Amino acid sequence: MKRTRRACDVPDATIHRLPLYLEKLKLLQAIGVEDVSSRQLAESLDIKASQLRHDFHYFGGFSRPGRPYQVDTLVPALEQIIGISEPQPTVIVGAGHLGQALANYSNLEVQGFPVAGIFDVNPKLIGLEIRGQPVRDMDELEPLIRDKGVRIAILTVPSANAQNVADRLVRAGIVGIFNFAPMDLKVPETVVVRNERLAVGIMSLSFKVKCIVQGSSGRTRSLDD
Amino acid sequence: MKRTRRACDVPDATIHRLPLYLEKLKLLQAIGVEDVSSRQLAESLDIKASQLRHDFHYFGGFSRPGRPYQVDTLVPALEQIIGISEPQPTVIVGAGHLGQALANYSNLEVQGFPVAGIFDVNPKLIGLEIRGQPVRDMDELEPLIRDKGVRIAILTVPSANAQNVADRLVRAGIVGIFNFAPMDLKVPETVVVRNERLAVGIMSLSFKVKCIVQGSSGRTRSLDD
DNA sequence: TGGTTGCTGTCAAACACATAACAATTCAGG
DNA sequence: CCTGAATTGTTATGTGTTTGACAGCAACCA
Repeated sequence: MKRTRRACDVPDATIHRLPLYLEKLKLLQAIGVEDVSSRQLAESLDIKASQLRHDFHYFGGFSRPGRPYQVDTLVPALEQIIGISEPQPTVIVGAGHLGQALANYSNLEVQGFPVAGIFDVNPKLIGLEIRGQPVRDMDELEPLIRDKGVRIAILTVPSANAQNVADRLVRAGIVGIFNFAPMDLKVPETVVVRNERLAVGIMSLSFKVKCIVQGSSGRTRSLDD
Repeated sequence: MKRTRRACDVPDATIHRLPLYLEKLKLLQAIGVEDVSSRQLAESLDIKASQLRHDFHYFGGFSRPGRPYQVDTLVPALEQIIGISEPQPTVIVGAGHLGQALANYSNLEVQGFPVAGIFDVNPKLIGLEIRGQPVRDMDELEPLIRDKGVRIAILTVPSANAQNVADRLVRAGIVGIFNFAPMDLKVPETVVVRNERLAVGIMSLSFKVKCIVQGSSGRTRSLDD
């Protein structure tokens, strides 16, 4: 009698590792590895084996005690947990450089997120074909989302328009927004936003670079240049 | 007598917030706001004021007790902490779709990371101008890094080449690598890598979307479709 | 069969981080 | 000059995550 799995009450930190597990496991699967121990898998990801087992423990029962994990069991299990057992059609709103780059990023489809539509307001972009998909007018946004049951949207529009577009997406039924605009979106509780800020990434890198460069004093030659 | 600031012994979580603080403060600066309390700033970022003060406390003395923060003091202080008092010239290696998108991302320069060079192996791309910069042959990589004292590199090459390029970057003196290839780079301890994995982002989003959709059962109509 | 090894699931301790609490400080106004 | 309100710097508390430890199971081998 399986009790309802609390499969959603999981720490963020664990959630962020699931894709890494899946990626590595798919790699193992591709080269024909059949089973893998928590130690092997953890070492290849540079984390502790206990952490990996602890992560898996949230979902329970990937292996029988005493036996290593079966790659062919784990891959579909993780896909199911992440929610990509079935491909998740995804729309990209904003066909500027970044939007185009993402639309061209073939891995998206491989990972389970086929691009169902690309949208922009710019008439010059509308009709442009990207990997077989035309850039569409924003008028088609809501119908396409509804018709194809799209739940995830990638937002690559300028900050000034981001909230406006986000509102439209939410009304059309989008549940998850992958937001590349450097701007906090206000959305209902029933919608998830993940902000991807390049500025945060490169600045935290810069912080650490500064620390390294200053730390290894004596080689700060290029600093005084 | 200022003791040597332990300015580098700071939690990652705090480091990641520094760019957000800076961003918001620059915005305030732009509209002429002169001072701001920890509460105001924190609320606009949807965090607790105590956390903000705690973060600032690592670096000490941004304000006198009893007085709110001065925007014009805080902005340069944060810039100095993050390491962008002086612009940090940055190279982009890999002029594919993503590399081009980043090269076109004008914010990079505004944020303090002017693009010093764009590189690719593909002869068809070499010479292509992006925002006034030609895509350069990889032969020019090391000389340019050395000549301009570049310390930060953005890596947007295919996974298969990523380690190879990373090795070259490290030998040429790069200290921080912003890695967009879905691959773990091996680098010396004196080099920082920040991995930006789109797959992780969209998959953790998908996880939460699945939780929301399943949670609000009764509306799972589109699931059984 | 019995012992040994390697493995997972699970719990407990250690650690890191976020939040709350509060003393100390500044300024405004009577 | 004194009081009160607003603010920060700093310490204490609480929460969440990581790490370590170990019992129990499965396979292998003598």
